[in-house]
Amino acid sequence: MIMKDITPQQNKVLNCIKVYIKETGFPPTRSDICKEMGFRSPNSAETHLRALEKKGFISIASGASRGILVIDEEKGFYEETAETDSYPIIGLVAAGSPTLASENIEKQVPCPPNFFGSSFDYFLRVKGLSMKDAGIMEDDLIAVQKTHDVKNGDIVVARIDDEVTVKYFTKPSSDKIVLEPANDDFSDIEVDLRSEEFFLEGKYIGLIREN
Amino acid sequence: MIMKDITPQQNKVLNCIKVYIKETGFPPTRSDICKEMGFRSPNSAETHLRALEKKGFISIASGASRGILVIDEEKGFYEETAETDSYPIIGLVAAGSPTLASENIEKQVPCPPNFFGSSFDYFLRVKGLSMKDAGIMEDDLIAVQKTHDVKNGDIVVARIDDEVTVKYFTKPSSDKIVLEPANDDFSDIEVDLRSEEFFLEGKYIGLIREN
DNA sequence: TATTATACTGTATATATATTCAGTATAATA
DNA sequence: TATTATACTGAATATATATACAGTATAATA
Repeated sequence: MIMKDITPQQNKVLNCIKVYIKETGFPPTRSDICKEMGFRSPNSAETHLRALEKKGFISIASGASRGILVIDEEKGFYEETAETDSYPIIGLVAAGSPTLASENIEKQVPCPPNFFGSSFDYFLRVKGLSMKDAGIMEDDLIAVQKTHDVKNGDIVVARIDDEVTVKYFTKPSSDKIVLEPANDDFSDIEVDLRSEEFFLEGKYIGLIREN
Repeated sequence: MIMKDITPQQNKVLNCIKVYIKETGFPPTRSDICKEMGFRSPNSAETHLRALEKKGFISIASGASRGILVIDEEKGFYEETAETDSYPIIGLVAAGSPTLASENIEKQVPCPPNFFGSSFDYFLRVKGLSMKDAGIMEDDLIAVQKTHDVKNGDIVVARIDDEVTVKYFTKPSSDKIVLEPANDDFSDIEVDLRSEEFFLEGKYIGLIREN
């Protein structure tokens, strides 16, 4: 769905409508919007509503009072239709693959599928501080997407032989991969694809920290 | 909550209201209910509404058109069973309080209420790198719980005069508060409560990073 | 340069809507 | 038996509300 750019002021009005609905259970009148926004003329609200309608953010039922319907593409506000999926948390053990086998699953957590913009497949609990300077701390949960489509500079989950790590990815040549930590106390890992087994488990999509 | 027994006809009206809201996004008028139920007089709808209000199934906003709020605590009809709530993202502006006023709300995101173990009230988008060594990076979303119950060492959201910051909290004496950054490039902020205005916006509960 | 989008104030009005009043009728309580 | 709750029709009305019309002003675009 392509939506034209919303202006900051129109966004304020849209949020004001959403807040009003959440608080009262029904949409605001033009006059209500004026009160919330500080407008003096109902036409100020009216023109904003028409602009929001034109851009596809709301629809307006003609003639009906409070006939504002917020078109909520993915991120619902009052509409709690946001489906949560359940994602496994996998412990990043020092040795061994982060497989989805049940014995490795710490627990399942509910999370909206599009929580991080991109889709993802599981959470990995981080051990160690090798990515400290990238803001990835011990026990953080990183959302991992199982993919081989990675670019230089991406943070990836990789497995060398039986060791699993989270590092910056660079591939300087066809038979060499460099995994860089984000911490001066750690050294780069250089993988020679001719002699070592390298497996790309996935790509870092997002992060969650529970305090 | 003790609800008096609803009659079959009142239940029909209640369901008709719920269906109307689900289909249109806003509550029906008395006249709309008449159309749906086949009544010929708006007073038929009115008396049913008053009965439903008396029994605690709905509340009616006086004077407002379509001012019907369905009181549905447990399993609503149109309300999904989803355990996701919607939380506002508030921009951490350099100056000004992170209030929940609609104009400061960047957008709303669905998130399970117990996502971080403790409950929280909103997300704050972090500006700057003053908490870098605590793994809090620019543009991270920190989940904030509005509370004044903080301990030394907690990460808090504080406001001094009109400046909002995220820092480690320590209170060495009754009239002094020290806010420590987690970054050597920044200095401690010492607040003299006798001369400066200090406001504790809340407590850091968790973190989300969208990549 | 003319045009369009944005962002408002201010006034006016047809009508959408809540709400009251006056009835009718049945069934269930006290 | 009198009273109350339920379940309606029908008419009347004050007002809540959408919406059009007439302006002003600024910035972006063609």
